Amino acid sequence: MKQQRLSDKIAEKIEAMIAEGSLMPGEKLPAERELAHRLEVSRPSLREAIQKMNSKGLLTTRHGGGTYVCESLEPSFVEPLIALLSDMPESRYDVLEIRHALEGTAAYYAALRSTNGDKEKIKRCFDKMIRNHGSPDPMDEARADAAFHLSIVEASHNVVLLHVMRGLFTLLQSSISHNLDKLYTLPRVFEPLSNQHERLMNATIEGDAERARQAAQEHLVFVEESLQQIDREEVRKQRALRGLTA
Amino acid sequence: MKQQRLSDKIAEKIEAMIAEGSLMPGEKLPAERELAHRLEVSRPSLREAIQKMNSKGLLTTRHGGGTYVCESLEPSFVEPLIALLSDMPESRYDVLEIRHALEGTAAYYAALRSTNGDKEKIKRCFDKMIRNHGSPDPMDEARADAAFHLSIVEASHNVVLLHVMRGLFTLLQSSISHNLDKLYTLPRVFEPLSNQHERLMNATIEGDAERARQAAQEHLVFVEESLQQIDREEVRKQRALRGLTA
DNA sequence: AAAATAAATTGGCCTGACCAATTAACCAAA
DNA sequence: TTTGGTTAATTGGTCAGGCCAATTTATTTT
Repeated sequence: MKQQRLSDKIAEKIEAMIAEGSLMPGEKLPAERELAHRLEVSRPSLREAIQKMNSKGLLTTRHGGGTYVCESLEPSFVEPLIALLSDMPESRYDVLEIRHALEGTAAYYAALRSTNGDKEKIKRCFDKMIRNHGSPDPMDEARADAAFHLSIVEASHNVVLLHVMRGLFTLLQSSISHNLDKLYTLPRVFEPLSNQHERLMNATIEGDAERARQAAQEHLVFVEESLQQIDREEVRKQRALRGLTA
Repeated sequence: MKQQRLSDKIAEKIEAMIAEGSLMPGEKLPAERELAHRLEVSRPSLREAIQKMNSKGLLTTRHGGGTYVCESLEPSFVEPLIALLSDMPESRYDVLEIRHALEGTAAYYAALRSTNGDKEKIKRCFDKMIRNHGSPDPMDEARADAAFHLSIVEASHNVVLLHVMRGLFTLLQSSISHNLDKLYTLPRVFEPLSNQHERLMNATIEGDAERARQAAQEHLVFVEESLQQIDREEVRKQRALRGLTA
């Protein structure tokens, strides 16, 4: 299996130089024209290679300034599609629409099918979520939240559903950037959130399928509305700031 | 902070087309020269963009053959499941549970958000499904069925949902073996199925969200019951055969 | 009908040019 | 000398057009 493309071979060569240390992080690469001449390739091919490494996060380029080896090179590998979707902020609401549809059913079947072991796990996840509240890293809280919901999905004993939901939570967490954190920090949001979680858990554990579905759906409606409200406030802030400089 | 590079803007544009579904996985992109002309950019810039997405794993390019959207983008939500599903056929019912939850909402939002273009596509898919009935290869019918349902999901303009559902359908089709085909061949099943499809389509096109959701859910209930019945009959046949030989 | 061949399509690569942002050099004013 | 601004050189960004090589499609031959 060869990569016959020249731009790939060039990229490999440069990567090798970085790896072996002849190109230190932060160091400036030779100018495109010179480097192309030195590697005995054309500038377009060199550029293709540079752009590739650029998108991989290995190089940064400033127009007129030069190309540099990235200081921090830690490739966080995610699936291409996930990466793609997490770029579009509105996909968070798409995910919520899906969760609204799925978690209701998940809770419903969890109430009907969960074993004692399932129920204990749900409780453990709930407690951990409570404990993690106020953690310095909001990601901790998001993770605990996801784990709680997934424990219910797991209790529904639908393996396909479990995998789908896992994928959705990965998607959510990879697009955390867009003030999903505020959901956990604002007290006026956290309080009802916590109550909803508890109602969901209780209905599930008690085996009341309809109430469980109801609780899950109400929870997600609340999350969506809160998120929209937070977003609106954010926009208003931004506009106010722009107003000062304009 | 914007990425001013043209190749990045091009890449974003193509990525958006993939995400929103106007570029299906496996589909072929226009030739570089033509695409460059259509996007009003030079070929080198287009190439830089393509190479970038190439390295991200979104596109694959064959010298002289063309550039294609990566096939492997579909299953990313269900990737680990394909092997699993063929082992335990009963997880087909798991998929149906999920579809029951999801397609109702999909139809609901499709009724609310679909454009005229969407509606025409839905009609085309419906007609094709009718035409394909009785085709020698039952797979054709399954594919047309999937395409119809996906056209509605697409019209819901929820990109995440679209990709999830695509994954589920690939999952289903990869396990066709287990008399999913009978669903299309038995006349007593096909007739109501076809009527349900038509009702679903009409409600969606007319923008009646609640009726659309209802139609989708009734459809899936029927599919699930039919499948269970077919399975039961199958078991009885097997038992009868064993009875003869035992 | 099948296989070999020719033609059109399509990606891969190159040269050379011009524009735009950045940087460095330089010179004039304080 | 220092400061500030102007100019020139450097460097990335984009384009145009051309040629080659692999692939696909159409055509011809067997």
